Amino acid sequence: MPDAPIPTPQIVPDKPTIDGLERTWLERWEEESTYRFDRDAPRDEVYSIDTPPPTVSGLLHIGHVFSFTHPDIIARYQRMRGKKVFYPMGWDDNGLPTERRVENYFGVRCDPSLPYDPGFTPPQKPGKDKISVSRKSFVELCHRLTAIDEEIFKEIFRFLGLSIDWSLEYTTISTLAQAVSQRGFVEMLGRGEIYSSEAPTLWDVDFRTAVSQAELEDRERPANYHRVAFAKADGSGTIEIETTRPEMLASCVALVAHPDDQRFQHLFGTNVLTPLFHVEVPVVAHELAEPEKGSGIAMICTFGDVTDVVWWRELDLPTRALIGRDGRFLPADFGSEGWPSRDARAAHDFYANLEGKTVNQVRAAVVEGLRESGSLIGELRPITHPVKFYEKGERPLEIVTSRQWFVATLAHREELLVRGEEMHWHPDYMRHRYKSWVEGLNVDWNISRQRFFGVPFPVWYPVDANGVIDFDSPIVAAVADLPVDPSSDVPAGFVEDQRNQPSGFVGDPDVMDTWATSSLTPQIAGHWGTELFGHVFPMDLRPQGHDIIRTWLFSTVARSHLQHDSLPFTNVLISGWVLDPDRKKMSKSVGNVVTPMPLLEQHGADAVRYWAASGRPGTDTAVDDAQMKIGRRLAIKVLNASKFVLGRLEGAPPTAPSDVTEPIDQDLLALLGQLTGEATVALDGYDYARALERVESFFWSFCDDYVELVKIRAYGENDSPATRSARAALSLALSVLQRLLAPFLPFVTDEVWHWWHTSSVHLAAWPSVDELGLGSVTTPGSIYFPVCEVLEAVRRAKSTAKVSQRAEVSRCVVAGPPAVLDALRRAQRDLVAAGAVADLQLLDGAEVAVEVTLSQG
RNA sequence: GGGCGCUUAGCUCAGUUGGUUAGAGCAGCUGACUUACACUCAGCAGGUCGGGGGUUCGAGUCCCUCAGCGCCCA
Repeated sequence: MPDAPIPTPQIVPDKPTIDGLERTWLERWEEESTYRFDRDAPRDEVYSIDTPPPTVSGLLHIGHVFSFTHPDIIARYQRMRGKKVFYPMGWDDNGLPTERRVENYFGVRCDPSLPYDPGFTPPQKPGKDKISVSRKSFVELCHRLTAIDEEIFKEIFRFLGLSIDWSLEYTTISTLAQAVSQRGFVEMLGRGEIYSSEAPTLWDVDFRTAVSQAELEDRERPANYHRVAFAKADGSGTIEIETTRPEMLASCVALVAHPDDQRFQHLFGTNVLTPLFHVEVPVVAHELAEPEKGSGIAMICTFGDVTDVVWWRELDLPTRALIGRDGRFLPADFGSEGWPSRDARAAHDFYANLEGKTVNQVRAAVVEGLRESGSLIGELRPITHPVKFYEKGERPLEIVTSRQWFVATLAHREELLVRGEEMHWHPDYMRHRYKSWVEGLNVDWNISRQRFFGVPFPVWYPVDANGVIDFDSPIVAAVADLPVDPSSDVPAGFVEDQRNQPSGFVGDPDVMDTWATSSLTPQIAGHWGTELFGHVFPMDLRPQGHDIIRTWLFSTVARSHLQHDSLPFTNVLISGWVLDPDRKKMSKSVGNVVTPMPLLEQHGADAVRYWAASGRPGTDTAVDDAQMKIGRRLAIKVLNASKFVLGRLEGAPPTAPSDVTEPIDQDLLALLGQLTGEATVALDGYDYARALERVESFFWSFCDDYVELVKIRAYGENDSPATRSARAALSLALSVLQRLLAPFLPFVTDEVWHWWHTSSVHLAAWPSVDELGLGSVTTPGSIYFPVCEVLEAVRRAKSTAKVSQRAEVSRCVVAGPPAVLDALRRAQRDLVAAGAVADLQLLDGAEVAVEVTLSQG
């Protein structure tokens, strides 16, 4: 066991303060490259983190500070354990949120049909009407704004003290990210894991883009049941159905009821006529029809909702889709091929009023028409029902048929469930979220977005001599050429003049879903294709919120499974939500979003980190000023206790672990060894909150009890063995406690650490039991706890008598079993000194009892 | 409809495989200028562990059931 000299203090300031520590240490860490990753380290010495790239939206909220603190604690811990920590930062700048922000910020709208104007500058202030700009100008504005936002975000994350290696910064729209995303696409396409298809797709008419299953959310919305009579085709009467979407009537292709529903048995296989349009449609049976819903029989339209799509596919029904990409009704020619009608003229005349109108306008017109024709039965019946929305959208989704790229996730569902089982989840129960999501997948992952600021598909399509695009024979870019932009780059074997020409080519106009890019963060951050990748992949840790388990986590697991036949990371650390101080969910629209900078400035970064660290993995946590104040108090205590312990040691002879000879000093160190073990186990299990709680509680006892007990012995003028023992124990204990607290309070701990060390506490070794020089220590606490118990009794007596804690105790009689008395005897000198006890008497007794007599006057 | 989590002091939360009298912090109250710290220190008070039932020598902890809150999936 090493008995190296314990470092002695260099300079301990007279009046230390925690204010302003952030600036000092951020600069030092930057200068000294404290958190620089060692690229030469072999994989087993590396701890790698797949940091969530925040969506850059101009507004960083307290939730970011909260959830980013958690992996930082782990990163700092692992670094002290000797790991080379790969801790990058990325910015998710591509995608819809950025586009929307750019539209509002500059008052522009992208119109890809416009030519590029190199001289375009946006107005100082956004005008009332949005200015249409070319795709290239729009993308330039996106880059311009995200660059600004990224600096703001970076400033806050740095101030928070995240131990990120900023030289590893990346963005999801960078050339590298585009090359990686496109390579992933090309290779998946080559393996048949990606396909394109013309299919009914959930569509947001405001954003003019397709959205995927992962981006859906159900919202309860009021609606009305309209009871509509369909005439039987044989003229034998009518059938009444109920629908909430009468505007879809022209797209009706069948009526449907449950196969077991006795009310409709006789109708299955017969035909009916749609009102107003006089289209003959069959009555069919399907399990998904709900007998209790409405009248029990519904109309199937192409496409009113996702169930319509299932019916249409499974029952092989015709397509009469009428809603366009802008949400308005498309032209339809009743009487022509695919648009049969028994009275084409009437249908045509009625539909002429609907063409080009919005859903709501059409609904009103159809209802009016139904009422006039007598097909609307009774009054409207108001209901509330769940409607599918794009999570960022404001209008219900429509279903539009269009060509999209899909990742074949459904075919790999079982393997992906196994991957979920292989991962270590913190907390463990969060694995259910992933499992139920994967089990509930019902469509493949649509990765096409009809947007602009994203990674383009590295694909062109040939155009035949008649000008028809051949989508089934895509021309795929070579991996060596990536990244490419098919809207400006030309495929091999063609020239630019052939773009959009017969016998030429067209570029794929779409961009990838933002998750199609960010599902590759391990590959982007780890520079897939270079040597670095082998040193960091698969990552050790993925920290993230539970809200994006079905998106980011799922898609990353899927990509890694398909591309590398591997998990992308071994541990998942899930952060909870941050709630507002009233424990309500924060949202922009409610206006209760808390911004972090004022809190960081008011309480200090360590204090805010303390609050974040007290939120256990997966647990929702309210913004809590009080908790931050406690953190601030703790940081100040670290400063003051360090000043006290170290300040008096300036100039004193150095000590070593072997100097700790007094039993109570040895016992304190034994307890500290136990604490170190607990903190280590907790942090290995990602339970940072537990580690903090234990260390904090021990630290306060150290200050209030141990330091009080030994201060007279430690700071006496002599250099006796007892004094040396106390000094050595105080130093060792302080050293261990500073390091145990370092991952949580990086600023104050590095400040106090430098009072007696030359390099950063964050590069110091995590404490170990070995360094404490414990010989054959008995049961930890066997001396310390009884001594504290008697000291507490003495304090209680003084407090009850309302006298100063310095007041003298003339006599203190302790009864107790021999082991306790022996423990007290071995620490008698400290106990008597700390309690100002004139006469301590120890008597045999079955139970511990303390009797305190205070001196008079 | 299926699943997950939560319910412990006025408030925020610990409580590890069942094991003395259920803990902490904050707030409250009573005190102490105690030469590291008043952003301090000492002490006090405060709980039928959501309700009911069961297993056990023993249940905050395990099982069943009910209720409320939050979330996920359909």
